[in-house]
Amino acid sequence: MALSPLDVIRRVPLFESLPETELAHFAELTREKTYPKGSVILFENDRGDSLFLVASGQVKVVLIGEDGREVILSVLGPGTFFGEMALIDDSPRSAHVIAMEDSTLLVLRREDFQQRLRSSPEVAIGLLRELSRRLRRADEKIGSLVLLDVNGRVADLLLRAAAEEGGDLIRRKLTHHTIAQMIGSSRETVSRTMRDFVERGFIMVTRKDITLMDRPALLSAAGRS
Amino acid sequence: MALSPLDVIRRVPLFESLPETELAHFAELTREKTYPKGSVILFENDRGDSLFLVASGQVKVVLIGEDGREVILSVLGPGTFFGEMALIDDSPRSAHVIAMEDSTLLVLRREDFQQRLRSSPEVAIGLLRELSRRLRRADEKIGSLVLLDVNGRVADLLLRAAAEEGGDLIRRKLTHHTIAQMIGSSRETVSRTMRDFVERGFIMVTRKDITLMDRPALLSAAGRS
DNA sequence: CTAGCAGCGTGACCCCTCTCACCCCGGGTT
DNA sequence: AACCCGGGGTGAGAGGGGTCACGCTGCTAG
Repeated sequence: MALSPLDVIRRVPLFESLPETELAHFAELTREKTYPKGSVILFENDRGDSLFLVASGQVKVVLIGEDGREVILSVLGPGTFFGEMALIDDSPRSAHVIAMEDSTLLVLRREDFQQRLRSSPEVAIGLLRELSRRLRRADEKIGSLVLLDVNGRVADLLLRAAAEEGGDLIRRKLTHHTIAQMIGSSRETVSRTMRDFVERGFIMVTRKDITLMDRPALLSAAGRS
Repeated sequence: MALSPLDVIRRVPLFESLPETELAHFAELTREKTYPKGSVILFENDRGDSLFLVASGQVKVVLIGEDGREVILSVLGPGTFFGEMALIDDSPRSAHVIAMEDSTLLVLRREDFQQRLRSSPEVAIGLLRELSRRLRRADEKIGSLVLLDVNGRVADLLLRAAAEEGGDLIRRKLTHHTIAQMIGSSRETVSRTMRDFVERGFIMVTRKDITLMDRPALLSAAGRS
């Protein structure tokens, strides 16, 4: 599993369009860091000046309320990146990032990245594409929080998770607690909802995965019938 | 009030860095359109291929649920733009845009804009900056929806609205109904909350504006004490 | 002037969910 | 074995806030 920095960079869609020599150059500028499960990679309000590429593992981007409750804004796996916003408009970091598993990241310094941004429009456009995608997601999430009840939000989440894996099967480990934090609900309510979905034959749950059995029903629950 | 297209373009922060000749060139490529209050400028799921600049008036970006309920994702005034996402990754439009007042917009065709994007990194970077800002906002909104109760969300909204106008005074017309749609609540609840804020001396409301009287109290209600 | 409409104020009711409190299970650990 | 701990299941109770139903006020338009 131990990929070289260059291999990791090759897998980042953002850099796809760059010639091999550029990639190698990039790999040089990179610093590798590992984070144990549960550790905080960066804090909200920090003045950060690096871009992080996920080489292995998984991290979550979270907001934490006064009372300690957590909202998961997104979960990022290998090949994705974060920390770009603070680079673009150099304001402080807008959320915490926490390792969900032991993870190794590549760290790129602001200047090295910004230079690339200025010199190659491909990278800038790739980044635009990605930010645009993330903004779309965020807007959809706002919509689901306001327009859907917990049932709908769970259905929505399941559909998206399955879509990401390109089928009806979700292998990705999703605990009820995690789901709750992603849709702004509580562990117990998610538990009851999932139970209900199983009873109604919408989904099938085993110890290690979830299978969507009745897409139409889920779609309708998620308000996109 | 009737500005020429060139004047309008000059006021768009996104194009600030461009030389005057470029701006003039841009103005040429632009088509002016007016929309009466309440009219729909673009529909969710449309395949759109234009970028819109707001010359005058005000528009809202909204999501509409199955039952017809509306969520306002953002309100855009003169000098701002929308429709860029569909250009960047050419997926269908992700929300409806509706004129809140009689508005006049400048429409720029995809090709003309994309060309500028590729040729001048300043524009690309400016756009990155703006998308980044919007993403940050969206994330904050998600946080407030999940972590705050209606009281907190109203307080949060008031603080932001005042901040945008750079003081403690909100002149911008904000009906309770509009506020409700912005924070995912109902007209009645917003009404009661505002009443409560007035009684507790947090704000002062007249027919045409709102004044923040007790920032600390509002900040604490909004969970950023 | 009178109608009509957009906004706001308020009470009553009720339901979705959150919270709290336990209990159970399976798989590592010592 | 005896524990511990992460994950999940469930009941009971309470409450925030949505919905319904009116009433009022102040514009803008005939």
